[in-house]
Amino acid sequence: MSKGLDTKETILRTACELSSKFGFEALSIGKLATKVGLSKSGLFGHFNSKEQLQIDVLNYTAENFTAKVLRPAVKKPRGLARVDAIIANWLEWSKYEKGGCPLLAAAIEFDDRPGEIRKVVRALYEQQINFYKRAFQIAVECGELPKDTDINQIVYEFYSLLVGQHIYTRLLKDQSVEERLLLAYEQLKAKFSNP
Amino acid sequence: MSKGLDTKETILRTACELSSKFGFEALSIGKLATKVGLSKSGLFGHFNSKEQLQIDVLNYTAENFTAKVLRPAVKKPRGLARVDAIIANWLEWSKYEKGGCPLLAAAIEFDDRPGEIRKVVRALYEQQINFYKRAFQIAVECGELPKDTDINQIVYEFYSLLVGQHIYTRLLKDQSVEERLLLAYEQLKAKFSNP
DNA sequence: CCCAAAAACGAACGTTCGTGCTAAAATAAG
DNA sequence: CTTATTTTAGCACGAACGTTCGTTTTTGGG
Repeated sequence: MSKGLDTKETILRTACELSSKFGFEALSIGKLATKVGLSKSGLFGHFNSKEQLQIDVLNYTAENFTAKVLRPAVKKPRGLARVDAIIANWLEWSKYEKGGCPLLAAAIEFDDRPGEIRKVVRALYEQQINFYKRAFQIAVECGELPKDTDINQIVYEFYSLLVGQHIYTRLLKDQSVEERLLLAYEQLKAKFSNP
Repeated sequence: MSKGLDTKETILRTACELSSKFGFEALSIGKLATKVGLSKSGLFGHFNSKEQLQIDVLNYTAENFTAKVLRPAVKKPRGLARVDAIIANWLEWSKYEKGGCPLLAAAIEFDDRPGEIRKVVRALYEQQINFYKRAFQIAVECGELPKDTDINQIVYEFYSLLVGQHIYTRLLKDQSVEERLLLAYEQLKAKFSNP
């Protein structure tokens, strides 16, 4: 019973590395099996379908993201300090991740293809956005943001800065955008504090 | 001579539709040939390699984007009016495009894979960013933005808003983000006008 | 230690992939 | 109308794909 879960863990970890590096779509059972050191059929037995493997990889990715970026922020005191922590964790995560974010890749690849995968990606994304919404809502409740703050607006702008930084860094190899994100985030807070 | 270019045009147009809908990676010669009404080898003869087809598709996509979003903006008077036009054209383009942006998909999929495709994607992206930089620079020269405006900063924030809106709309089917983009853009201009 | 259950294997399945040929058809030029 | 040149089709290839199968190895509880 335990051996199976261990190898499944190894498979998913490796799958995340591979799909980070070569894209979510490029993940194939054969390549993955070789990398893990299993036979194709041996690996296949853990999922019984390619789609299930993909879904598991997405959930594993999201769990990893939550554990490294979102959850640690909750340990900070209520208010904007938590959002600050999200930014800091995001930059740390974005830095030491080898490849791009598989969740973002899947989001863009599957955004128009109906199916189970799209539903999973969408749910995970809404979960992430909702986390940001709650974080800003708490800041409002703490009195660090005005009571009439447009949460949807600030979260849209907040998330845009994050994903923008991600693309800039990944594709254009522009490292200075980290400071630009921090500057823009400070000004974002200021803008919503004094509307 | 002319027949060949005509069918090549048809092939590329169809390829853009397909890769918009099913992802840039999912574009295969077989599927494309069936859709166009050619044989695999007949279509293949136009490109002589999959990579060349992909490159041609990317350039065709970028050309289409430039023609619909960027170039029309140049017809507007110099200054922020042009940036306003870019936003308007972007929203129009983003609305009536069936699928997501193949260039963005390719950017995220290939951001860590060396090769010719990555170089093309990167070049096209830098071209796009540079267009935005020039547009804002002109606004500075017109006196509509302060002389010491940090062009890189404003372009980063500007582009982030665009790509954020794209993802919100595509994946979360959140149409209201169009107004959020417009609001954020107005405030972006105000912020950089009165620093 | 034994034995049932779990896990991994190796081989093969039918498809599809990208890529070569050669031959036929369609087109353009003289 | 003929001829030279594109353009397309047909066929085949080796490889990789996801999947199924039956068999073998490994594992963990009694």
